[in-house]
Amino acid sequence: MKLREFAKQLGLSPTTVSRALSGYPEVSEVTRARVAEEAVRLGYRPNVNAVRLKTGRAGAIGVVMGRAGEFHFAEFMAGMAERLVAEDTDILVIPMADPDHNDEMQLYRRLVESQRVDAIIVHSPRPNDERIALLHRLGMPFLVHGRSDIDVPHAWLDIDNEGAVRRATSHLIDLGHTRIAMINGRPGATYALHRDKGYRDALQSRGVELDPQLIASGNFTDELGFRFARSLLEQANPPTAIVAGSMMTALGVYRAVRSLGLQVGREVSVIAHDDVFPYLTADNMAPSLSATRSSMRAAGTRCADLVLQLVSGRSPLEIHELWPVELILRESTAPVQR
Amino acid sequence: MKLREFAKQLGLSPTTVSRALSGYPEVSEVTRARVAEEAVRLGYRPNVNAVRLKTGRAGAIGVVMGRAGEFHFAEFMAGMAERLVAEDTDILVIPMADPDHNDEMQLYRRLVESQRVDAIIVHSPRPNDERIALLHRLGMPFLVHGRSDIDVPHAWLDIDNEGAVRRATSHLIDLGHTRIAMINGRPGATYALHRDKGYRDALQSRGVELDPQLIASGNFTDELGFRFARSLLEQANPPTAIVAGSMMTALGVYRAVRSLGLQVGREVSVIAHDDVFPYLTADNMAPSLSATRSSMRAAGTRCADLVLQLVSGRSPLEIHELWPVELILRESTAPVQR
DNA sequence: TTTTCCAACCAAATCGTTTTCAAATTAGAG
DNA sequence: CTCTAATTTGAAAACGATTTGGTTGGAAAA
Repeated sequence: MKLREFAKQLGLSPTTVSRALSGYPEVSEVTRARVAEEAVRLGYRPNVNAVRLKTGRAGAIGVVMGRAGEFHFAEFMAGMAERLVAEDTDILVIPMADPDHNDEMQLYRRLVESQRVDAIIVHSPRPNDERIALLHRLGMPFLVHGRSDIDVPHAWLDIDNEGAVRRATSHLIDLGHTRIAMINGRPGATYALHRDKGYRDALQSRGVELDPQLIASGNFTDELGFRFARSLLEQANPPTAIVAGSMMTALGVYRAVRSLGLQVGREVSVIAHDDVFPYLTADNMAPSLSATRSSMRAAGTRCADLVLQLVSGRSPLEIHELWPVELILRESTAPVQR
Repeated sequence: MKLREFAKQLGLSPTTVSRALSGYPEVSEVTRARVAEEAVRLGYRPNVNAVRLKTGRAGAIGVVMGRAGEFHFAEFMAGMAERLVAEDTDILVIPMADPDHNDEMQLYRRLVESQRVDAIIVHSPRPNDERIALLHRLGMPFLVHGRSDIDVPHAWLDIDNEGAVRRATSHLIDLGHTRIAMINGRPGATYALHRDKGYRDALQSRGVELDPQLIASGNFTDELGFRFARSLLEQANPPTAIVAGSMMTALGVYRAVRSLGLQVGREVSVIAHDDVFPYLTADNMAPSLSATRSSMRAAGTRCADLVLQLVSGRSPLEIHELWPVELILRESTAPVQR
């Protein structure tokens, strides 16, 4: 059913019908009600592509998906979807064609040129992130999930990684730990730097000496959790506590601890960061895992919200959200044994 | 840069330029080459929305995302993306607004009407799946990831769940196990039925008696793995082997076994299904997990491929792929102890 | 009564392509 | 050299909406 026919059925002009449906003021309330009602009854829905062509809006938000197939991703998207389903806005998933760096810039450039999205969400930014500079230069609205120091105005939403790790580390120090290891995410991303800072600050402010040997970083996989934890624990002067970057890392850490005949929550305390997954919860690990927690899904929902505001004209400069992270203590943390 | 300007710059008509770029035959090779080259140089790219309006093609494949935020999802999508990035085809993620059933039909109906996608991928079908009937009725091309018995022609790609579980179960019987438990996925989906059938067939053909008490089903979460395994193992006559539905379930099972002071690969053998995740591998579990394996990512890539064929006119009747599943034996399976 | 204003509606132009149909050019045949 | 056929090219009409710049009729103001 096209606008033309539909309008004819109602004995109105396309103009009026269009206006009635898009909520313009110059149409009487009684007509508007009739149009709305009949639209449902006769099943008229404007053709998306025509609307998009005419208005220049793409009706979609772009999300670039890294090659690694991060498990956070589905949760974040589910959150976004929750919000966007109400608007008539789609989520466009753009795969990173190649890990090659130059190629990534190319990808963003083409995405912008193709006019398939109204805005883009940038994940895991670096302190000086070219993508941000590029998108700003190209005039494409975008929201950064994470933070960047780059000298370009941009909207962002981030969780307080620094504070989270500082609290986690401090708490371990409170429990008497002084040999505290830290398994961080891929170096380069801002969040990894923030976590590192939180860790170092906590140690320093409490007068605990930093041992660079106790710091490791890499992908958030169970394998790396295992490898790092194991090699750390096999050192001459092993850590008595470990701060881990993710749930998967924590799984690996647990395994490493057990494999050495030790127990989590006794010889080794563990705190990890929990993005809140429906299929793997900190509470259910054995022993239950103390964690810094922040819902990835909620972040997705809020990002969607903010990006919509951005699209409808709100200034990026006004959009900065730093979410606090809660620290939830469970069985995996205990006073240091002597 | 619009087609109009671009054509003018070249001293050609829009018609010719359009034809040159879309590979129509009625344009000389020399002009085509020139057009292609200049398009790159001057940075001309056809406006997607105009193309879509005119051609009626949406240039996107729809994927409906369940509420549960399944962790398979990201891998499947990553696989799809890998293939789709080459075509100019997008992935549209449509969230399930409500778990309400009637609502799901409505969602598909609206998606079709909105003409935002050229095809849809349907996940986890049931034996008699209304969605399939609906999409067929509406004339929307679609590919089923999984299988359905419904009496409507449809394209599908599935893995051999039945065979996988049969082999897993048979192997456990070979090892002398007779009390073999089975943790299945959500009841209702065809794959769950197939797995159930594989399980029963294996038992029956080897003359092992079936104990309904040893069968459980539910979501693929670590929590359910734990609960089920724990309650099974606490029974009077506990199983000596467990077939688990997913990696997350397996994690829960491992935990349950340990929590009872038993060992996986000794008192209890475990086989699970592994969709191959970059962040959690069967090989790295402790003890390493014997698994039936099939790459979710590869399935995504192939589904994208097939759906493209579907869109370009290939008959759904020709598109049926059943992927074999490999059984990989590791430390979690061992001869029964007596 | 005449004028002004406003609310409610409409005709037609427009968005940027693709594609139909027709025209122009070139090549080949006689 | 002409005539026909084959090859290239173009002009203009879609695609289905939005939106600009009206028109209309009636109420309020003069």
